[in-house]
Amino acid sequence: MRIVFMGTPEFSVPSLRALIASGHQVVGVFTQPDRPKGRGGKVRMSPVKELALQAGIPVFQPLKIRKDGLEDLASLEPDLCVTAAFGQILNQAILDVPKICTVNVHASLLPRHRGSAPINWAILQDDKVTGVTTMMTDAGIDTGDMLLKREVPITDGETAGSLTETLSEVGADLLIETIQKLEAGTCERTKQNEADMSYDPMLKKDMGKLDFSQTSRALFCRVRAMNPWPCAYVECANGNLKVWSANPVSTAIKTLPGTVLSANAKDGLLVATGNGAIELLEIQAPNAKRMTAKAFLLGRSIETGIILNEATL
RNA sequence: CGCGGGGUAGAGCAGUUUGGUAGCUCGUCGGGCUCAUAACCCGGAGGUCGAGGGUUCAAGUCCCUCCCCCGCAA
Repeated sequence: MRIVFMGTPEFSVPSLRALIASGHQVVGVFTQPDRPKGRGGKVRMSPVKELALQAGIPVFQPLKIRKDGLEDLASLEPDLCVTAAFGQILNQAILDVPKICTVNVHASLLPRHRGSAPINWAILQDDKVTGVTTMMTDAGIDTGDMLLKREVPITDGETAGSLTETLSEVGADLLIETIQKLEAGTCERTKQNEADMSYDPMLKKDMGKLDFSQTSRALFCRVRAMNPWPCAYVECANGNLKVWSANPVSTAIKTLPGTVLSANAKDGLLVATGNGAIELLEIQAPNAKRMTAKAFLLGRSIETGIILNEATL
């Protein structure tokens, strides 16, 4: 089959790689335009583009595929289009191009967690299980009929980053299986139950902000859900203290949430929460390197008893 | 040329303003104390101060160049 792939971040890469390996003809790749990224404003290409170039596949980077991508897409005469975290919304004109259909790989068990950050939201909401769904892309956002689904458990050790890696591989597998079934005509379509759906907004930086009046568990989930981006943080007097990893602790001590219960190299950094405490394991002070809280406390000190948000680091 | 912080012992930091003996906490090694210990006491090892060049009687510290790491903004 002639397949056009649309994707952008790291999550999309295994799917594209699997398509290439599957023997299908990947005739073109659409990805987001190169944008200034990182320090110094250097322009960087998306991970998908890197792989596409490496594989010698023509790359298209329309600002808006709906407006200026239609011609290019049509000229590729695809039998099938595949989207995986492309980052742009398709309209009916685009969807009408491929002979068969457009398949989307989505990193949640639809209809739960529609939107662009399903993995983060699954962890944030403390779901015990998530997964990947392949679906018929339609003009809505993740609203099309579902094709195949595969579950993946969420353990306490999982972060958005690690889960993204896992799900991207699962997604690649599921995509190939989906295409095989589509070709064989044995792929059933299931409508999404709108009553069970949830649409989760895009991640914003301030979603990483930790509010210690929440439960230890909720804070723990947020830390994992925001890792590696945007990263959970504590607003302090002179900037944000990023929190890369933490561990909920149950304690009988009742104090004001945010109170520093201990802050030394031996016991680590323990902060009171709404229902107990949380140990901040790996932290990063403003302008500083990421390190364990214990290492941080060897060279710098935080007074116990104060509210962490009022501390100067 | 987007703005800014930083590189000093295995780890985390101070010292740079005002050039003059390399310092702190932890770890590590040896010894002691102890029923015992990650606790306590005593002692030791461990540094081309990111790299190169320059100024100087003397540079971690001042000047120039380069490399690397990080925060913010995108």
